[in-house]
Amino acid sequence: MLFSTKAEYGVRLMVELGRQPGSTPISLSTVADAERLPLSYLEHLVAKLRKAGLVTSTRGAHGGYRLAMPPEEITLDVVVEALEGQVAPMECFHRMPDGRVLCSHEGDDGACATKLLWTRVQGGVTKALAGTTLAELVEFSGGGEKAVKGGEKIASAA
Amino acid sequence: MLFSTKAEYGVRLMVELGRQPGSTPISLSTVADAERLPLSYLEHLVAKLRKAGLVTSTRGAHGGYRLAMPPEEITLDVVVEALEGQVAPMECFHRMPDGRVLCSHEGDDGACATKLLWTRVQGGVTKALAGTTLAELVEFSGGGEKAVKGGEKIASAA
DNA sequence: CCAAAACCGACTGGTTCAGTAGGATTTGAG
DNA sequence: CTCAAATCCTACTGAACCAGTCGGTTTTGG
Repeated sequence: MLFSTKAEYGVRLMVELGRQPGSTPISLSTVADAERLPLSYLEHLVAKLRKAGLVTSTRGAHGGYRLAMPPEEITLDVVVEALEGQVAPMECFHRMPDGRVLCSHEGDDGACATKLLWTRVQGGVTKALAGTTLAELVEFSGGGEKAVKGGEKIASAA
Repeated sequence: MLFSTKAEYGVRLMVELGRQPGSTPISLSTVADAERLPLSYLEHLVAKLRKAGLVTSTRGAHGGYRLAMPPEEITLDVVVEALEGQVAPMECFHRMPDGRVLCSHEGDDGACATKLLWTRVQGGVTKALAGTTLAELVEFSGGGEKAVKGGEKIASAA
């Protein structure tokens, strides 16, 4: 498995926040209820997102979380990296601040045999993640409103 | 980290086998020595490769392993899958026998919010892996010969 | 004041990782 | 025939990570 449920739950959380149009914050328990995810686990995940500057929080009664930016400006590579840590195909692979890729065990002779492969893999993953915006996911999963099939609907913010 | 050292070591092992042109089998201890990897761990990995039909073995004295096919015909998706198990971005993602992708928790309403994302990621990874042959890695890592440890350059890589 | 909410850290059972250990079996060579 | 080299097989282990749970503190609106 490439990613753990941290990425899965965290992205679902972000999508849920991205649905809400206004600036009213949404409580975690609302999200947990809507997505059927454990609240106390979501707390850990949203903390990572907040530290990464992707969501903002307001404390106290009627508090909650909002996206820190419009969903069109949020690409999923940033989200996943915030949740899972730096995404690299292999332990020996590190992205330098200037963007270059380093393999820790390429010695005096040119290249280790696997570098070409992992470079391609990382390129594929990065392209897929960075080429997807949160707005796309919101759109894909049913637009601005939660699905209303079956008569059940979320309590409208009033 | 997307993959563990099983993929790393296993691919290095395959490349080492791919270097040898003839049909003489190479012992695991030779590979372990050349790549500086623990022999007893390599035994586990090569067992997976053998069960996947990627290498053949001959037992007894002067035995060892050979590639089951010419390296041009071996794509890395098969190798990595043999080592790591089915490569999917997420637990809920399963590739059906007919090639379709299923997300286990898409319920009555259309799609779960993350499916679009993971589909793209899996596409990127699969494309990178399936688009790379073992022959390419052998070529990239210094052709048929082992690297000369004297500051020699890999000028012939194309 | 009170309840709702964000925040924080500690803890836990389960699984995987990265090997190690100890053997059993097969085979070529002397 | 015997020995050494090799594949093959099962079991075990310490460490790390996963997926939560729990209890408690702080902030805030009504």
